[in-house]
Amino acid sequence: MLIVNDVKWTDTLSFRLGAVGALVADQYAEALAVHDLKPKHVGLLGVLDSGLAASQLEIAKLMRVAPSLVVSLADRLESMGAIERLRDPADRRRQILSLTGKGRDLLAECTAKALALDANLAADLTSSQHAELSEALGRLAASLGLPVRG
Amino acid sequence: MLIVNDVKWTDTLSFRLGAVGALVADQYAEALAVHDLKPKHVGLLGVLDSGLAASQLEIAKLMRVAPSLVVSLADRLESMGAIERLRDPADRRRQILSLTGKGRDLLAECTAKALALDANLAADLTSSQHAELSEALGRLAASLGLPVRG
DNA sequence: TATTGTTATACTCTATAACTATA
DNA sequence: TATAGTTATAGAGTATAACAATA
Repeated sequence: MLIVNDVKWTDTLSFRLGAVGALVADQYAEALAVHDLKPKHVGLLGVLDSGLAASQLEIAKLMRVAPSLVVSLADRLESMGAIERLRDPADRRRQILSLTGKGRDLLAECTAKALALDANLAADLTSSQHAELSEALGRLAASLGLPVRG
Repeated sequence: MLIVNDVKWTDTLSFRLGAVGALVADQYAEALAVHDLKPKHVGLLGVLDSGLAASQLEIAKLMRVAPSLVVSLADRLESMGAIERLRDPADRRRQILSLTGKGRDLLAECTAKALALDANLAADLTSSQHAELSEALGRLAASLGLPVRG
């Protein structure tokens, strides 16, 4: 067994975060399939809910995706009635996106699905471990520039 | 601010694991670019090092990827001299893969790169938080069927 | 001329399906 | 006939580049 500084490849945080993150993302994508949505659609709903960005370009920067991807994500959500596009009267180039009531409901359902997945994951952890994990991930997320609540 | 059961979308473990995992995976992929390798190449080296699988089909199952992907990963690693393919004398359909000395060195370097990334991440955590995070992720990884030590 | 959004195109990753060799 | 590996093909997801409208 190869060991570097007494640490195996699978013992690194990097491997575990990457691998566990990918599996959880897959499971979440599967849970969203019933709504015919991808995790990034939920991400966009979340951004609008947070109020951190409203124009498509701002959203693209916050989500770290190409502006063209925001177009297709928003197209889908708009066709579902989850969001509305409004031309900014002060600058008619900008599309201001906002959640509709239906969009808020949808985000609530998608959050509930995430919480259900969380519960499955938490089954393998003590409640204090769960709390520590959430706290540590929150710090990492914040330091990586992801939007997280205080 | 929309809150479900007093929890926001970005507060879920699912979101944080998925998002942080993706960012860490991207950073790791970038760190590997100097070797012209992808994280899955390192995964294959790790599988061989672990001894949990040797034939390509066994490796594909353990890594949860298509057998055809193992072919291309192994082609690359073989061309670099990191692994060797040996026909199983008992069943000449099977290719038994094994790490070469160069492959072991490469895995060591890739593990060192992961540890360097870990150190960056750990800068945002107390050492006990780091340990708790690693422990919790290890449990989740094990319960998701990923190979982890201890 | 610079910027926002959109459309058209291309690229990366990976899976599925067809095929070869061996059992 | 069934299985291990390989090759060929196709699809999903996303970025880049070209374009249109507005500033």
